[in-house]
Amino acid sequence: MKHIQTLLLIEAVAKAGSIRKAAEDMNITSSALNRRIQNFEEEFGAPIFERLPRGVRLNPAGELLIQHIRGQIAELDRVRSQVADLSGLRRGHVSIACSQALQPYFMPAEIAAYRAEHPGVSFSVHVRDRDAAEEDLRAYKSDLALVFEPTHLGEFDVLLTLEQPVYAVMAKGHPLATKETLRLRDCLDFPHVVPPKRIGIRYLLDLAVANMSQKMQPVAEADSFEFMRHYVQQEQAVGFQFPIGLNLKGDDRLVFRPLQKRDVAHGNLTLMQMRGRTLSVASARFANQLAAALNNLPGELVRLDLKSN
Amino acid sequence: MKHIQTLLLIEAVAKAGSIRKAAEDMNITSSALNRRIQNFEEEFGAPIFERLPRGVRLNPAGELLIQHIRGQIAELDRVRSQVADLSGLRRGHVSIACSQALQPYFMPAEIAAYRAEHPGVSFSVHVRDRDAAEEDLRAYKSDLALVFEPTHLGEFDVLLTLEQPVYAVMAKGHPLATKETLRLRDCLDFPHVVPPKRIGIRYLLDLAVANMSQKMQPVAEADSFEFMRHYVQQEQAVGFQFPIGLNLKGDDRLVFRPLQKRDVAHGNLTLMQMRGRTLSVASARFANQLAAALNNLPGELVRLDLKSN
DNA sequence: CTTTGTGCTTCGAAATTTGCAGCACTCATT
DNA sequence: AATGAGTGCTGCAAATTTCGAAGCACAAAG
Repeated sequence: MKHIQTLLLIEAVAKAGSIRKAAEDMNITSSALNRRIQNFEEEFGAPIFERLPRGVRLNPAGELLIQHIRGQIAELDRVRSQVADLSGLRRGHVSIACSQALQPYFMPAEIAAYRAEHPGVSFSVHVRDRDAAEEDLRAYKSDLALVFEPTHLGEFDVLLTLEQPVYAVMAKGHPLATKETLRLRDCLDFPHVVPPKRIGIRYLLDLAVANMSQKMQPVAEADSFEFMRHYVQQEQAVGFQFPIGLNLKGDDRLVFRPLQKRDVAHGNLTLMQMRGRTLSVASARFANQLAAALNNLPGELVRLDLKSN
Repeated sequence: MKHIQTLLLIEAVAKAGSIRKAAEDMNITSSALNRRIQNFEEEFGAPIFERLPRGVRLNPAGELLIQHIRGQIAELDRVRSQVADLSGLRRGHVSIACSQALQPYFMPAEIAAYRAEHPGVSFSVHVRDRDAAEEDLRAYKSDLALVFEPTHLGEFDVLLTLEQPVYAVMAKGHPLATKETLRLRDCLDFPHVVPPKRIGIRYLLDLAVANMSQKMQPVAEADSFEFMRHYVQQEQAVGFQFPIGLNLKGDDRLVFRPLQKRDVAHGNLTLMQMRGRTLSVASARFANQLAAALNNLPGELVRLDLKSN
């Protein structure tokens, strides 16, 4: 789009931190870019960047503006999506940020199901921890976010919340595998591997341990659940994961046992969008499908909390 | 603003209904305008106008787009207002649509009070009946609307609602002036003058009369309250108005008596804005001032119903 | 003190936009 | 049927805007 070019350039400069770098990124000369910015500031009525010896940086007015720009670009996409939809094309693109646990089973199945009905719709999936996912929403980089234990709930529109208990993950034949449900202290008696602090499940574990005399002493801290899955088969270790990220019945090497709620609080899986934003047709429908799918998960594992839209 | 010029042109064409007319309005040639539109449709990916033998008209996609355009323009104004505000200038513009009753006393006083503190802020006041006021909000022609008995409440954000009884207006020495409060049937026994159906107060009167054996037989129907004020001094006629549009104590030619609520329902004076829209700094503050002022009107005449933001 | 990197300016060239005139068409009027 | 006024659209040359290459002044780093 032509009439938005200047806005895109401004965003590029803001990201690059320097007019010359941004000019290179956008394949134009620095002089042209420089003047476009100056002209824009003239028309806008106020400077957008503060000039530093080492480059430029957005000033407060610019921060306001860049937020507006991102919103407008996303909004234009939405309008085009609506137009495509009413011309019967059912095209579109959905960008979603989600927790790691959704990656192996849930998201692939949902996306495939959606694309079976709407082959013209494409997807971007970004695995993000809970803070990064919210940042993506704010910057209009993702349309939706589906994460455990979001940190700033109030700043977003919540489409659905769902509780999931924390499960212990261990190799078949592990001594703890004999019990139906486990206490956290039993797990901590064995070598355990946990994710880093920015991950939702670690947050819940930290909260739980804070009230115990026993302390957490992980033998490994890894942000990859794949690592954890394989590590617990090496020594008699215990890992942790939400059931939505596990193949509860079908795994022939691992066993999974829920931790009691009085020990470790359940995780809140939350589907969110930018506050007040109207999503594209494709995104809105996919969000509805996600909500329905989460709502129909096997009963004992989940409990529905809130639903809107 | 340069990067929005094409959008403004599109809006002009939509309003004019013809490219040539719009070109004249915008002081360019029709060929230039024609090609800008064609280029835009090319970039946008779909036609915006349907070509008729007599001109052009927005197609459904265009309707969607024009709504986006108006929103974008209003949004940009808001950002500029915010920027002006944080640079300490306290500039801005407030556009408000309101019922006739607000015109003589309330709005002038409120605007003057606001401008006393913020001389950099200018105002547009549009007197509109309740439907036209809502249309203004939808088309982003007004930031705020303050009207009696809005028709499609659900489509807007309601900032405040206030009840006002209907008053009978008559000349000093009128036979009915002896009573403190009046019944509607007493008024209808005299010649009466009422506003046309699109005005809120007429709507309330029609509702009231529907349940009575007595019928309304206006000697005059006029959309000007000024006319009504003067006419009731000519013969022993009765008019109707809300107290906010009357100088209750200070009028030396007219007297005003409230109608009982069981006869005529109270009018709902409602302050609204476009749903989900973030107003400019000036508009938001003025809205707050209006809400406070309405809240502090003399007690017996009004009753507060709802307040938010 | 040199080097590197920055924003900004100048000026001729390139690209885009504009205006004029005219075409093909439809509709209302004669 | 003829006419005229209205429409959207299109070549083409002129006007306007934008761009790119080079260079300047300045500040921080080496």
